[in-house]
Amino acid sequence: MGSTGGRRVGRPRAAHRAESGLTPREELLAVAAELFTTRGYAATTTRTVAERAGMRQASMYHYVSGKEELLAELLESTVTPSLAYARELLAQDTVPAERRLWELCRADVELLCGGPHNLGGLYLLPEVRTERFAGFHAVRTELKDAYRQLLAGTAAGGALAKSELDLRTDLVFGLIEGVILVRRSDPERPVSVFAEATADAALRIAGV
Amino acid sequence: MGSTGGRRVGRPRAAHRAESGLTPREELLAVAAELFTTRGYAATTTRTVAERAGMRQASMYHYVSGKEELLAELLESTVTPSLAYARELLAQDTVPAERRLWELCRADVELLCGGPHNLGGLYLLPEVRTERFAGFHAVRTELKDAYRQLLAGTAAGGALAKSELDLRTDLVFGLIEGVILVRRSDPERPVSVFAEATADAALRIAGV
DNA sequence: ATTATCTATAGATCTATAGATAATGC
DNA sequence: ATTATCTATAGATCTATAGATAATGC
Repeated sequence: MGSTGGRRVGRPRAAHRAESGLTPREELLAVAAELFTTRGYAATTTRTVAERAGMRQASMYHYVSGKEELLAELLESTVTPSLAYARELLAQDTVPAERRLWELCRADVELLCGGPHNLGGLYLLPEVRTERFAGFHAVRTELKDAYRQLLAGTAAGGALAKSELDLRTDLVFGLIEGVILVRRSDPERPVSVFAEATADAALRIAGV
Repeated sequence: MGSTGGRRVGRPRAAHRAESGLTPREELLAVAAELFTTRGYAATTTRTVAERAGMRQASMYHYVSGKEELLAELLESTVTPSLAYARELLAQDTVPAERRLWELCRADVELLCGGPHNLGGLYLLPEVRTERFAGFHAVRTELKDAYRQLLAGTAAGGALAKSELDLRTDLVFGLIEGVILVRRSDPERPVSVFAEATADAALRIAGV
């Protein structure tokens, strides 16, 4: 309550600007999302993040333990909703697998490209391969597995040998993640159009 | 001549190791390629690059002006051969466009994934979007244009409106560049198999 | 008293330059 | 004399902590 207007506890900020409606932590995350995707993780300093969120560098540490925590949280937020949806789709065994795979692809692209910043682009940062982000990797692996299962459930997919199935899964999953790159090249295109076109493309790759 | 065995001019290196057969500059480039793709550009220090190439940090400046020059040179080396090949293909007007597009995709993946390090992954670094690398971007744009022209030349592509053609081009090009991501996930798979599968997938996306 | 900030700064980098040094070449 | 290297270091960061300060809450 009283996020707007009410006077705030604590020493006032040095430079105050328009209220965004977000909590300071959320604001830090939003700023970090933009800077990490735009300039890269290593190239982004705690100072820039904090300052853009309207506070001094040191004040950031009141909300997060450091840059790493910001990245870890952002990564997981990108992939967790997709996984939840994938699980729902896996359970819907009355719907044909082809259709569910299409829908997963569409929704995934929508989520990756939907946010205000190109959040999905975080996948691509080299730093992400570090041990530190094992939590994210676990979720991502599960998501990929859902793709594989749906693919295996299609008429075309059912006929494939294991190595073939893996290859197809990688290609489909790669297309979806790579979509971020594509989106970069033309951010004007409506996300929905783009998401459907990508889902169509994914099914064609799948061989359906 | 005499790159092996012959005594070298100049003060000897502090730590000498096995001759690689590469010139010091080439060695710096090779090391940079690996580190940039693995850890990211910003996270890689001049010290690490130099030391892995067998020299002290400061000695690196005898061969290159700094990190930026290394990245710029690596980027261009990735995309220039593809463009040369694309131009050849564009000129071969007796061969059907479908076939030439397939071949361009295949060759491109082969080049991107073929090197000792995952050089193609450099595309993905956020820093690359900087002004500094305008040269690379120009070449890349030309390459993408070659893809568009070949796509437009196919039976399926010829029927598309401009915005549709652009979307398809972006998807195909995105698949090829995104391939790097896929490759990361299973580096064991033979490149040739992988390149052909990707080219097949690209044609399916193209709608051929 | 509690809280959210601030300012100041220690310690750890990292880049790029200056100047010394140890080879070969002539 | 020329060259390729080295060591040393100035100057510019950047992160994370310590301690002060200016609000509200009771």
